[in-house]
Order: sequence, then structure tokens, then C-alpha cells
Amino acid sequence: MEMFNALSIFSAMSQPVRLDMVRILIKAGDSGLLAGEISQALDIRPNTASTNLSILVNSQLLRKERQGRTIRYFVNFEVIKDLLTFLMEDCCGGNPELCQSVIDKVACDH
Amino acid sequence: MEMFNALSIFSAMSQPVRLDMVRILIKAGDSGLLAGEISQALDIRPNTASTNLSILVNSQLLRKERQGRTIRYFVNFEVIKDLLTFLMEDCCGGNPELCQSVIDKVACDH
DNA sequence: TCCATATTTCATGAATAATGGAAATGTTTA
DNA sequence: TAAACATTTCCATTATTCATGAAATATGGA
Repeated sequence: MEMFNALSIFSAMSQPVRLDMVRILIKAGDSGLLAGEISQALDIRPNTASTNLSILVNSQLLRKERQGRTIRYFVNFEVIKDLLTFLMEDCCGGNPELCQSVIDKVACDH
Repeated sequence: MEMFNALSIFSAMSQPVRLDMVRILIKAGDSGLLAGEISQALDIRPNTASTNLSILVNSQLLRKERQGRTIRYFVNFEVIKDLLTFLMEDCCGGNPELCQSVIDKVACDH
């Protein structure tokens, strides 16, 4: 992961609505949630939801998929793993491998 | 960890200088770094370094300790673990315990 | 006490992001 | 094709964040 990427992910998660979005999508796991479900769950306007979801998609933390006239959003669990690896790089006394095997599992094998 | 806390940590890490600070302090581990060493390493003015370091301390991601006329900064590794737990809560099909044992080790037992 | 060093605090202007209304896009059903 | 629905894009206003220079604080040594 590049610095630029990591920054846009942290920036994306530094806003209450967006952090909530990420968290309910992590809970939702592989089945994701529809844009409408998300805006209802968080009680925000559809356009606000849309803008914030696209910020999360641009950061690559989420991905989306059109299904008929709805759009379903998912967390990119791989990206979470990469982010943690980037952050903890060279931790453990310069032996990132020590952390690696652990980090590999943080995203619950999604 | 509270939502407010998590937000201030992500917000703190969403700025290039501050993310760099966190990363070199993670590498430095338990021995931390002096304010002066940090501003030299990242080639930024002391006052800019200080302002950004205090944003990180306020978020609780870092702590500081005066040593004579210098001030030494450290990563709060416990806080990183708590943050990951907060973020991944209810992942793994509603069984956070499954992730917990893994997350416990992400911070390299610091 | 006086000075040098290390660091922080303050005030300011410039850049960036957030919100919400209105209009536009794409998709399905009648 | 027309209407209804789900979602996105655009735009203006307001709010927040940023880097900087200058001044202030705290510590140790002469």
C-alpha cells in the first residue's frame, strides 16, 4: 500500500457518518448493504449518503456493485489487511514477518 | 473505545506529516523519539512538528514524557489494539472473540 | 542570575471539506 | 414511451483544518 492510499483511507474514516458506514458494512460482511439501507440505517439523506459512500469507494475501502436499480456496497477486507500491514511495517524490531501472520487473520479471513 | 476517540485517531492519521510521525514512532517502538529527532527526521519546522504531535497526543495515539529539556514521544500500542477491536467489532459473524485473540497480537505484544 | 537550548502556544490567512437543496442519471414496470 | 424509483451529481454556503512567523515557556549550565 502507498502512503497516498493509506491517507485517503484514514481521511475517509475520520468523519462520523463514514466511520459508521464502514462499521455497519464490516458487520454486514460479504453480503454488504444497499445504498438505501445504509442511508436508512444511519438516518441521513440519500445524497449525503451517496457523497460519503463515494469518498469511501475512492479510498478503495469499499466497493460497489449495481443490482437492478439498487447499488450494493461492500467492505474490501483485503484493503483493511493491507492498511494494517502498511501501518505496522517494521514493527516487531524490524521483522515485519512476525506481525504478518497475525495481521493476515485480522480481517476474519474474508 | 468510544466513537469520538476512534474518530480523533483516524483524523489524526489522515494528514501526511502525522501519519509519518506515527509510522516512525511505531518503528522506534518502546524507546520512542525526541521531538527534535522527529522534526529532523521528517524535515519540518519545530512548531509544525509540535502542533501535529499534540494532535496525536490528544487523540491518545501517542504519549509524551519530559526528559530534561527534551520531550520524548511514544506510540500507545494499547490504543492501536483498542482501535482495531472497535473497528472490527461484530465482524466474524457476530463473534468478536474470534478476532480478539488475533487482534491482541497485532501490536507485537508491546 | 543570565543565557542558550528545546519545545510549545498564539494569531492569521489560505486551502480544504461538509451540508443540503435542486436537478440529473440510470433502471424497471406499466 | 411514460412514470416511478433508487441513486448520484452539481452548486453555493458555511465550517474546519493547515502551515507559518513571532512570541512565550521550561530546563540546564555558566
